[in-house]
Amino acid sequence: MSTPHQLSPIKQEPQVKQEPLSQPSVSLSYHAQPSIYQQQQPYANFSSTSTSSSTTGSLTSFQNLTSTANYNLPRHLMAMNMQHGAVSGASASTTNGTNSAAGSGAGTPVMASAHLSSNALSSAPPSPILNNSLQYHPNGANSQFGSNVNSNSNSGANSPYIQHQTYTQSPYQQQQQQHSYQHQNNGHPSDPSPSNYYSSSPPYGTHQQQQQQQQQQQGQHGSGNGSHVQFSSTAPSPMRQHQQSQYAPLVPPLSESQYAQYHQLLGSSAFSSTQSTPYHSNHTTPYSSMPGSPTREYQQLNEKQSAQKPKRRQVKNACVNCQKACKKCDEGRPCARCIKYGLTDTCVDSTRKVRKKGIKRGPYKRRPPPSQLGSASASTTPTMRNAVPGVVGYMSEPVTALNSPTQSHMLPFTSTAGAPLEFGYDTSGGPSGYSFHSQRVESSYTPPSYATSYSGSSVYAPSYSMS
DNA sequence: GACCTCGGACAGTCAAACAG
DNA sequence: TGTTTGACTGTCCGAGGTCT
Repeated sequence: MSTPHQLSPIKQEPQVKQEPLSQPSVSLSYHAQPSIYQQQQPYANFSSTSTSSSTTGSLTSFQNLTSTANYNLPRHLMAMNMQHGAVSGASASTTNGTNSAAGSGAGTPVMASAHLSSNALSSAPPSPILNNSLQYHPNGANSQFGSNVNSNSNSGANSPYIQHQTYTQSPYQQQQQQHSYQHQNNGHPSDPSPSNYYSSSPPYGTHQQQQQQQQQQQGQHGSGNGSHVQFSSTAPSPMRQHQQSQYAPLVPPLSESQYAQYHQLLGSSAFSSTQSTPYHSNHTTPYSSMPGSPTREYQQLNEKQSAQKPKRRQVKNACVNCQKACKKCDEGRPCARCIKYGLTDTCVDSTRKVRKKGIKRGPYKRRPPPSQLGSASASTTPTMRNAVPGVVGYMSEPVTALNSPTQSHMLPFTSTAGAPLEFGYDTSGGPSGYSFHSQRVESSYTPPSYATSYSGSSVYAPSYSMS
C-alpha cells in the first residue's frame, strides 16, 4: 500500500546539483580573515536597500586608521598582496567584469582571483571564495539577501540546491565574514586594518581597465615588475602606487623596517604555505590568538565547519531492510544495500504513519517589531554568548549549526521577507571591550526565532526561546 | 575487515498559527 | 490568502560491539 508520502508528487529536483562544489568549498578558515575586498564592504552592504545603523565597529576602527602604533605588518602585507593580485589577475571570475559596489557585498569574485594570483600566496589552496565565484551571480544577486533569489514558500521549489546555484556564498557566510572581521577590527582598535583602508567598495573597473591602469602606473614610475612586488623606501612600488592612486589617503605607509620584514617573510615563504599563511594560522596572528577573542572563537568555529560535510540527503522512503538497519537507502527497488546483501526480495518501501491532525498548538513565538530591535540589540551586549538567556556555551556550540554550510545557505535568509542582519562589535562596550549588536534592517522581516535561525532546526528552538 | 546494532542527530513534511 | 512556525516522523550517521 502506498502511503501519503508515496503518493505525493515528487518535487522538482534541480538538474544541476552544486552541492559538492559549493558546500565543501566554503572553507571557513579563510573567512576568519576575509579578503580585503570583503573587508572593503562595510557590512551595511548586507542589504541592497542599504542600512543605516549599527556600524559602530567599522566606524570605530576606521577612525583609528591614522594610528600606526599597533600596526600589523602581516595583515597589511596580505592586503597588499591580495590587492595587487586583484589588480593584476582579476579577470574571469566576474561574469560582467565589474565589481558592483552596490551589490557585491562579501566574497567578490575579483577578490578570489586576487587571492590566487598573488605571488606570495601562490601555493595556498584555492580560495573557497573563488569556487564560489565560479558560480557568481552575474547580476550580483547573491548580495541581495532577502529579495529576489530565495523564495521560501514551503513549496519546495527552492531547494537548497537551487539556492546554492544562485547564492554562491550563503548570506550568512558573507555575514559571518563581515562579522568576523568586525571582531578583528575591534579587537585591535588601533590596527589600521585593510578593511578600513577604503571607505567603500573600490572603483574597480574591468580587468582590462585595471590592467591599463596598472600599466600606466608602472610606466609612469618605471618600477613595475610584472606581478612582483618591489619595495623601495624612496620610490613606492607599483603596487603601492596603485593603491595610493586610488586609496592613498587611507593606506598607511610601511616603514623601512616593515618592508624589510616583508621581504624576510617572503623569503622564508611565510606566505607560501597553508600552514604558515596568516590566513590559516591559529596561533601566530594577533587577531586570532587573543584569549577569549571573538575572532578566535570564530576561527575555531570556522575550522570546525570547514570539516563539515555536505548536507545529508535522505530518501523519502527507505526500504524496510534499510529502515530496520538504520542504514542509508536509495530510491531504487531493490536498493543498493539490499542488492549488496542479497535482500532484494524483501526490499520494499516501508510504511509511514499518517500524520496526526487536530493537534492543538500553543501560540507561536513571533519576532518583535523592528522598532524594538534597537533595544534588543542592546540586550545582546556585551557578547553574543550572553544574548540568549539560559543557553550555556551558546557561542561555541550552537553557532556551529548557525554557521553550518549545510544550513546557513538556507537560513535565516531564505525568506522573501528575510532581511539581513547587521552585526557589529562596538569597542566601547562590554567587559572585554567588545559589544555585539545585531539587528534586522528591513522592517518587513518576520524572522523565525533566533533559535531556528541559528540551529537550522526547530529542534533547538525551545532552548533559545526568549519568551 | 566486514557486519550488526542502535542512540540520537539530522532532514523533510505539513497542519496550526499568524499577519496583512 | 499567503507565510511562518514548530511538532512530528522518518532517515541514517557513526560509535561500539561482534563475528569471521
